[in-house]
Formats: sequence, C-alpha cells, structure tokens
Amino acid sequence: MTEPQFSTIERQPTYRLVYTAIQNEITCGRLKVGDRLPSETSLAEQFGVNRSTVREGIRLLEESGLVTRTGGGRPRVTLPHYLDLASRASRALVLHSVSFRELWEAAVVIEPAAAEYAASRIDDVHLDRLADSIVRMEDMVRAVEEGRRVDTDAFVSLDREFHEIISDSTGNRVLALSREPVARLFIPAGRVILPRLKTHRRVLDAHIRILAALREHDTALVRDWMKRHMEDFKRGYEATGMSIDTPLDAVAIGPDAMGTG
Amino acid sequence: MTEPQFSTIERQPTYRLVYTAIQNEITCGRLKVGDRLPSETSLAEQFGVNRSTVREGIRLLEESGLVTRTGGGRPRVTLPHYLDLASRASRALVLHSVSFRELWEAAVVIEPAAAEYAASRIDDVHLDRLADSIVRMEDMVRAVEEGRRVDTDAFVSLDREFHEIISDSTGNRVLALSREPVARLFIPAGRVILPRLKTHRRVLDAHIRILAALREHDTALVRDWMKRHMEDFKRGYEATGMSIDTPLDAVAIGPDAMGTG
DNA sequence: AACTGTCGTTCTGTCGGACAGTTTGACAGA
DNA sequence: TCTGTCAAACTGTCCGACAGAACGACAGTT
Repeated sequence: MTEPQFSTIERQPTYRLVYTAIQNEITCGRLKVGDRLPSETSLAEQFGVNRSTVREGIRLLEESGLVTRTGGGRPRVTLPHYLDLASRASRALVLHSVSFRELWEAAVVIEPAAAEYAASRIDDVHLDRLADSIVRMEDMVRAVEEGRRVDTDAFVSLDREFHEIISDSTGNRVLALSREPVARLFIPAGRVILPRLKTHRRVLDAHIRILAALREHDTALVRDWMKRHMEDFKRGYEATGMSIDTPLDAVAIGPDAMGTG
Repeated sequence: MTEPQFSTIERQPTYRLVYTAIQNEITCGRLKVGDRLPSETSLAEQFGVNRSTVREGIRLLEESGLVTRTGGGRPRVTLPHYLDLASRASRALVLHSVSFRELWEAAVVIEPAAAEYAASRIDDVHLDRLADSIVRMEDMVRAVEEGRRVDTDAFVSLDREFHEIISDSTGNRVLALSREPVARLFIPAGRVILPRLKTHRRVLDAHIRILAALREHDTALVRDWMKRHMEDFKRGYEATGMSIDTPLDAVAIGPDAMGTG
C-alpha cells in the first residue's frame, strides 16, 4: 500500500522541446511581437534537429497563439488575443456539458460588474458607439413589430456588440478575458429565445436604459439595470420551456461560438 | 475611396483541414473522450494526405487540449481542462502587460461572488478540506511568528488552495474558468507581499472568518469577508511601494504561473 | 512620384520513404 | 494472480525532394 510515490518521469519529445525553447524566446522578449520567426531550415540547423521536427514545434506555437502565419507566408510572433483563448474556453465548457445555470450565474456576476466599472470611466467615443448600436437595433425592432422577418443572428450580434463595447470601455482586460467565453455561450441561447418569444423590444429597452445611466456615470443605476437585463434573459430562457439545468448542447450551439481560429 | 470591400480569402493549409476534421469528430461525439486516435498511417490514408501532414494536424489538436499523448504512446482524446486554458490565459495577460489594478478589479468581483455561491451550497467534504487547509496554514503562521524561516511559495500555495476549494464548492465550472487565470496571476503578487510585510496572520484570520461564515451558510457574511480579504490584499500590494498601475512583469512572475502544459 | 510588371531567391507546404525504440496485447510460465 | 517473453503496430525522428507562394529588388509606364 505504502509504495513509494514516484513523480511521473517526463520525457519530452523533441518537437515539444523546440516549442518551449521558442516560447521562452518570446516570453523573455528576445523574439519580439511582429518579428518573423527564423526560417524552418535555419531553426532546424540551430537546434540540430530535422526540419519536420521544427515544423511540429511551430504547430504547437501556432495553436497556442504565440505565432500566426500571415496568409500562408512566414509566421510572425504575435500576442495571443482574448478571442482565440475565449473560443477555446467556450468549446471546453460545452464539451464539459456545463448548464445554462452555470453560465448565467457567471454572467449575472461579471456583466453588471463590468457595466459598473464602465460607468465611471466610459468616454464619449464609447458612448457614441453604444448609441449607434442602439439605433441599428431600433431599426430591427421596428421591423419585427411590423411583422417583417429579421435576421435573428444579426440581432444577437447586435446585442453582443452592445455588451462588448461596455466591456471594452472598462479598460480592464482581465475582466474582458473573464467575460468573453461567457458572452460567447450566450449567443446560442439568444438565438433560441428571440424568435420564440419576440423579446426584441425588451432587450432594446434595457439597452436604452443602460446607456442613459452610463451617460450619467451613475454606477449604481448602471449596475442595477444590467442586472435586471440579465435576469430578464434568464426568465426568457425559462419561458421557452428549456430547463436551465440541462447541459448546453454542442450541436445546438454550432461552430461559430466554438470558433476554431 | 469607395473600393468594394472584399473579405479576405482564406486558404486553409491541409494540416489545418485535418485539424478541423478531427476536431469535428470530437465535438460531434463520434470520437469519444478516452478513445485512442486512429493511427497516423490510417488517418493519412483516410484523408488521402501524407503522414507528416497528419502529424502537424495532430500537434494542433494536442496544443488545443483535445488530444493528449499518454507518455509517448498513442494519443487519446481528452477534454481540455481549465488548468491548461488558464495557464495560457494568464500568459496572454502578462504578455499584454496588464496591471495589478486590472487584475485586482476582476478578482474583487469574481472572488466574493464565488464565495457567496459557495456559501449556499458547500458540503461537509469541502468544509473539511477548508478546515484542513487552515490547520496547515496555522502551523506556518506560528512558525513565522516564532521567527523561523518558512517557505513563501508553500504559504502562497496554501492560500491559493483555500480559494480553489471555495471555487470548487460552487459547482459552477463557468465561474471557475473565469476565476482561474486571475487566481494564477495573484500568486506572484502574493510572493512579493508576504516576505516583506509578514501579513501571514492577517491572511489566516481572514480564512478563518470566511470558513466560519461558510459553515453558517451566511451568504452575505461570506461575501463581505471575502471582499475585505481582497481589499486587504490590495492594501498589502500598495504598502510594498509598488504602483498598482505598472504592468505585471513577465520576468518577476516566473514560469509556474504561466505554465507551458 | 506613384503604380505596374518582371524575375530570381527564399521559404513554406506537402510528399515519399526509412528506421530505431516503445508501447500494446496476447500468450506462456511460476 | 503475477511475471516474463515475443511479435506486431505505431510513434518519433530523420533524409531528401519539389511545386507554389511570398518577398524584394528593379525596371517600365503614366
């Protein structure tokens, strides 16, 4: 029973060593963002390995977001951006069969907080962008109310855009990173709710009130409206008859929220 | 000026097509978690491409966390886990030079919220684990107060463990995912503060109070203490003389918070 | 001066083949 | 039930090769 606990001995394959080596060059700043990676042949010579091995290492870098190939050309060193990370995060969450409840609980915490931070800092540029987003949404709502068919996806994107602008105007990238995967998973939920319940007007009204409060820099009010907005969303989800405890289904969600990069 | 806007035409290289093809098999459930991937030769035949190409595709899968090679053997299908994603997220944040302020602002939102959710759901198992964590921390605090040298890293890990257990007992994986990168970046900050200010006792006291409130399932009280605990942390950081607006430095942070997988 | 076409170089993407070392799985022995 | 043996299958790594694309320089055109 009391067998001595050996830590698993790890033999890293060469391509992985190449990966970490180059990665270190980047995180230590010797390879700067925007630089092009040395040619594969040159790297192969420097490391004393075969070019194929180098390539496999570069694929790891590529997927980790530290390197991007510019349209088939030589790869450049880049900073992994939120979007890439978030798409993978949301994919992971779906694969782990998280429920709408988990998703919503996170959102009802993060989203009002972001809005509150935004209220104290938002500038005119962002306010204008929000106003613009609302104008476009108004058009769509009117269309819906006149019985015309509107593109649900477009409406959802508009909703997402509004929240994104708010998140952006917090100037807080850590919070933005936390928020992003949640926001992505809300998309498919919105796609289900809107066409069934025609909640377009409610969404628009909430946005209008939030913007008004943001203009006043009234942190408490902004927070409050955003929270209501989120609670509304949950009520909508429940009203469709779906249980909030069933896992979000990968099939229903589709590829765009999962994003492959 | 009004040139027609063409969307950039994307030609995916073959290895990337292989990647998405296999990825789809996984997300659609045709390749289940725990399954071994077909052999590279077999995949090469099925796709009608060379084995090298398949390998590069597999490297992408590997780094995306959908596939893990079990100690040099045949790779298995796995679910990407929070840890892997979080390490990449925190690395990205550091590379983007986020400030302690951004980090803290996110933490002061997420951490108390997690604690609040935990308060209403935590079970005896988690309560015991928290108690155990506190006992061990008590030992270390006593050691510090007796002037003995203690391992700062060990103390920080213990702190982290406490918060991790709380996060775990929320049963909310979305929130856990949002929390994780933030928690990771707090590690280096803690490593700086503790040895300079000897705040060990304060940390311990906060944990004790939080646990007591959790035992009572007093959501408001838990939330409150956790918030104070976070504010304390910020005060500590400021007391070291460091500006909360200077970017967290990759060098000072070291590799363990960045994690390479 | 700014745009367009040409051309040679360099490098990536893909392919084929090859081989050592390991892991796997089955089978026999204690 | 545990241990030792063995062949097959497969991964990790290497070598060599070639088409097509991007790059950069340079000349030609308006």
